Amino acid sequence: MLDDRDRRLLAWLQRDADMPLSDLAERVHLSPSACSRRVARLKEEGYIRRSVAVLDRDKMQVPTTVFVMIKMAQHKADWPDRFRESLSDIAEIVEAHRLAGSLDYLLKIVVGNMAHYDTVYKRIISRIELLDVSSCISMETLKDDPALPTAYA
Amino acid sequence: MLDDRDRRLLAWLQRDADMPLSDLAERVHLSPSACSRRVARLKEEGYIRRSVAVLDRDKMQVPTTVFVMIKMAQHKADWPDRFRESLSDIAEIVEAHRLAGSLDYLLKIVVGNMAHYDTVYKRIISRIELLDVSSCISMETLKDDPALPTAYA
DNA sequence: TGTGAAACTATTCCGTT
DNA sequence: AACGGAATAGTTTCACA
Repeated sequence: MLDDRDRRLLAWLQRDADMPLSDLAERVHLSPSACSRRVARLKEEGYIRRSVAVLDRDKMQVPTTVFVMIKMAQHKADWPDRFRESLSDIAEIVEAHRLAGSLDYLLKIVVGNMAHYDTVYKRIISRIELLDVSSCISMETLKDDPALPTAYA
Repeated sequence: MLDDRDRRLLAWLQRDADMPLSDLAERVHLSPSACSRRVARLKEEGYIRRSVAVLDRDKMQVPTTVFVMIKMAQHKADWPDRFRESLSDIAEIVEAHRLAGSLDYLLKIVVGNMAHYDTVYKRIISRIELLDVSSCISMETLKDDPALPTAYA
């Protein structure tokens, strides 16, 4: 399905999607026209979903990451829906995962400071009955690269 | 520093950085040239760091997310360096955070399946002495949007 | 800032391997 | 089936109002 060139293209595009096609072509030893066709095909076939701008966390004044682990109190049957709703309403929640094992959720939240986090926290707990919430504050981000492994990076 | 238009521009570019400037300009009620100048300024001033292609996790055959919580056994003084080294060596580790409180780390790992995860796990523990490692497998990703809150989305 | 022209970049076509 | 080169189409940037 994907050959070496495709993988190398994808690896580059994950690092820099703004690169001129001529540069990209050079890096994979292809002509610009052939390169254009391949990228179009990778989009068409769904390997490339979209391109997004990566903003600076400090500049945007949301330098702080908090991970929240949640245990649900499943009293009412409608909580999964209300939970999903909260996720889309609250912009500070950038990731939400349902974990294996017990009915646990892990959220990744992006905020400006702890006061900001507190407002988000209150918004979450006001909407759903939670059994247990523990917050883990990130003191230092050692790595944060959205690039997926391509095996030919 | 940032006005409403800048924020709206950034919100759009976080969703779709491929959009032609003419479209982007329309959405914020600006001419293409003025829009071009603003985007250039936002890059220059460091608000926009780069643009990246977002790939499909299933198509790329890395559908599984695992979170790993680590407690260090700090016997040797060089472990922080070796730990950092491992992070850059192992492409499957997409995020690594040092958490507040005890000396704990949280990793986000992206793999094809559990056998793949096991190889990554072994690579990590072979390099550094860890006191405790607990893995949380994501069963379902409810939300995963790299967009930061801009307050004017 | 907006308009329009110029420069640049990307895509499509076509002949070739 | 996929490539490279040339022609075309589209996008961005610049000069100027």
